[in-house]
Amino acid sequence: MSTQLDLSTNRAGLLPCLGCACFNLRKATRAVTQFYDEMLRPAGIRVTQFSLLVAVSLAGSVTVTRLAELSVMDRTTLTRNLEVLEKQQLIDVSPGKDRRTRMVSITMEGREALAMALPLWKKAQSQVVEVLGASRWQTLQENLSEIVAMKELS
Amino acid sequence: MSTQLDLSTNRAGLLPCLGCACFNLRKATRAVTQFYDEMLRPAGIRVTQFSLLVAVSLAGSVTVTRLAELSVMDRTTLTRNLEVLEKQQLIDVSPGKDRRTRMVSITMEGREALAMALPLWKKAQSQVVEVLGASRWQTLQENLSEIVAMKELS
DNA sequence: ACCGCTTAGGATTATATACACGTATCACGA
DNA sequence: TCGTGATACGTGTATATAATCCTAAGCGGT
Repeated sequence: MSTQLDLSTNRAGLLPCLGCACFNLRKATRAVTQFYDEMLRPAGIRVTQFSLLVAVSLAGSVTVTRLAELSVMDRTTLTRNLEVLEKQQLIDVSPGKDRRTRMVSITMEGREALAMALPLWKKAQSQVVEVLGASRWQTLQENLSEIVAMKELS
Repeated sequence: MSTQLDLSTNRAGLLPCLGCACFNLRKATRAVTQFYDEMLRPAGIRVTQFSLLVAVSLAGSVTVTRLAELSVMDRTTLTRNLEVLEKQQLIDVSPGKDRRTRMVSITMEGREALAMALPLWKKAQSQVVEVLGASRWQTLQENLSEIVAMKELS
């Protein structure tokens, strides 16, 4: 006769866990991140840094909090990631008029790194879209957006 | 007249980067991980630890390298993640017959944590599936699998 | 028994992520 | 002007991720 433990954690009980949305998302993200990082290597930046540089470049001169909102990223995470970019002088961080704030903007070196990375990113991106097919890619993008939007509900 | 830099990194040139597969995957993963972690909090473990416990439980007694293969995770990443579980005595790590290897297995405490986490995970999982709808969920799972499989091609 | 090749795994270093907490500054009303 | 609450941000701590390099152990041929 089975104990309560056996009932919930035996093989049959655990198999559905392999379909964990989070586990599979994380798995896919690891794979894709490694792929993009590898493709971007010649530019000397990683895909997280690339995405941040794009965000900063598009936003112009923004506060840390605003940039975090734009990137849908925790503010303190952003702070650490900005440190890396600042160390490489790809961005500039300086006090704003409101002295509580720090304004972030891209430097000339940052623009150069971005210009070097852009064609590499395009290649990586098109390979991913090609493997999935345009239609499935579109669907995936929509589903990912839906998931991010779900955050508001909780 | 525009320089080459302007041609590639102006606003129009950067807008497509917002559709970056990696950026959007990472964004979704952050959101979903926070959601699952929050739901699992009463069990005292995070979703990464939950997934690892499930993998170890299903695999029985496995080597680190084998477990890394099963989890599609870098071996050195796995080592660090196992340290956390071992510190909490949720798993046991001991030398194998082949003394180069270390065998990983779940402890009784690990089973208890898993039993406590399982219903919480189910709740989180069903909420995600509910928001997306069963059909879109199925599609998402397939697309994520396809992406992970893509890793072999590179 | 010894030597070279292979395999298993850890250590170092760097980045990414986020919660909890503390500090500095601002805006506004008494 | 003088609090007082709200806002912007950093720090400490912990986990997650992975590339690079190193060591220990097994294995096979001589």
